[in-house]
Amino acid sequence: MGKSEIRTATARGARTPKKASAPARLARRTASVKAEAPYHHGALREALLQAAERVLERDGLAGLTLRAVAREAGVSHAAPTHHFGDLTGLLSELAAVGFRQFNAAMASSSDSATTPIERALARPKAYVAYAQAHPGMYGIMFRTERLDYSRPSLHEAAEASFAGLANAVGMMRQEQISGDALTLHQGAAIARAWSMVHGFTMLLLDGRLEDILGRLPEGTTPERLLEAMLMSPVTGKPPGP
Amino acid sequence: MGKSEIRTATARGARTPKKASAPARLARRTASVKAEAPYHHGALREALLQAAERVLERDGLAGLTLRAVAREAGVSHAAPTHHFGDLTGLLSELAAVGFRQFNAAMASSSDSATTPIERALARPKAYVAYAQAHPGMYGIMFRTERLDYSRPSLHEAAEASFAGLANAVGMMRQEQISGDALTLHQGAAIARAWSMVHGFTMLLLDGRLEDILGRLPEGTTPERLLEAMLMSPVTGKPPGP
DNA sequence: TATTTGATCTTTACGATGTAAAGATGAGGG
DNA sequence: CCCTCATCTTTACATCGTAAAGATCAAATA
Repeated sequence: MGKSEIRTATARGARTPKKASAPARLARRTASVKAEAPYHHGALREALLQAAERVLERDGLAGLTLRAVAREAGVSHAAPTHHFGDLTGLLSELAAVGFRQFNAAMASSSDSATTPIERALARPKAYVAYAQAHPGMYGIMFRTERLDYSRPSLHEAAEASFAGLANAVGMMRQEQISGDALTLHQGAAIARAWSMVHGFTMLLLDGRLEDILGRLPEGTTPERLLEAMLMSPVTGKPPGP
Repeated sequence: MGKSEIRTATARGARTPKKASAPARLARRTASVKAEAPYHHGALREALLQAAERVLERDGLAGLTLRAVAREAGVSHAAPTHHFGDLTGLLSELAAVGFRQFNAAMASSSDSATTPIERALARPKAYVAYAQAHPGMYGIMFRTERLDYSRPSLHEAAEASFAGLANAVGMMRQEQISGDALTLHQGAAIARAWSMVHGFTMLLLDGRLEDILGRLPEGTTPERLLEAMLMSPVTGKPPGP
């Protein structure tokens, strides 16, 4: 949109202690979020994260820049620095938000499941559903290279996600999975579940399953394909004669 | 490495028709690739692709910029434009190269396989091995968002990759897979194979399997985990008592 | 209460990138 | 022999991330 950020506009001529800048900022802010905006903003950190989420949904991963987020929040382009350090910091915190949303969606997924099969399919379906509903967020969480997992918030949220997965797999296998040691079979089961759902999601979001979906019986949805993928055996001919 | 591209260096003072630029370029070129470099270069397109591959392996995905590639090839930063249009073009052609390497690796993988099990594991292992040996390339092929699949070279190479996979799955299921129609079971089998290996590879490259690998019996390699993942059944308790 | 302090936000500046447009170059066809 | 046009270089510009210095104000301090 070539807004060009008004460089060297007020700094011309006499070096007056600039008075009219605060009202301008206030007007800008009022137009975007709420009404209360007492100069120091009070809650810029949260506002920036929400702005980032909005930018991400509107303009995708490529449009999610530090400056765009600052613009969306109505603050100067350097304001995020103080709260997140750099772009990696912002992306990491945003990814943490995503993981928490994700974990919540997973946790509440198996609530209405009755049969064991439904329960087994609930989580994977919720996984793919979240990614389809929030492809940008999923991209931040799993596609970006600029994530700093040493940040506690991100580390914890991602860890919780893994723990939930491992736990679900353990439940399905009807055995306790101890925290610090795994048998090869247990590890393989977890890796398989995660790889399968994550790979499926990635390929689906990238449109790489279109080729398959187009050749399937008329009107087969990705969800149906996912179900079939999760339920049939790994090798050999299909169950029928 | 702030090289800063020597802007406004020769363009100062008198506007002489610049003579000394060709020798300089030749010297630069000689230092990097071969010796023959007759101004119009002759084969810039290929040279740029090879330069891109070098940059990718040296500096990773983040370092792979149009200007860096031009620098590596010893030409001006705008030279790639004429051959690839824009960054998307270069990335797409490079991804096509990657897919061809990848397909070749897959094709020659099952040569030394004897038993059916070995044959079934050969391709997935080759898949992961290629990604581990060329993580940058794999990133270009599967992580980047800026790919233009309408480019014939990329479309063909990616298509061939998919066809090889579908074919292998069909062979394993001991049935012919017709080109234009698939049963749900067939589609599920293909999607499962691809999702599993692709997901595993992604998680492995992103270091997200460290958590699992660390809890496994001392010295378990990713390869071993992959094998176990591919061979054991999907649900239920492990084979043993 | 008056002053200082420190966190927060803005300005300014710089190098790097992608891309467009105009200028130089030289190989090959007329 | 000249001229055309694909190829490559220069120049220019908007945008981005980041650093550094200045402005502002709430709250602690004297």
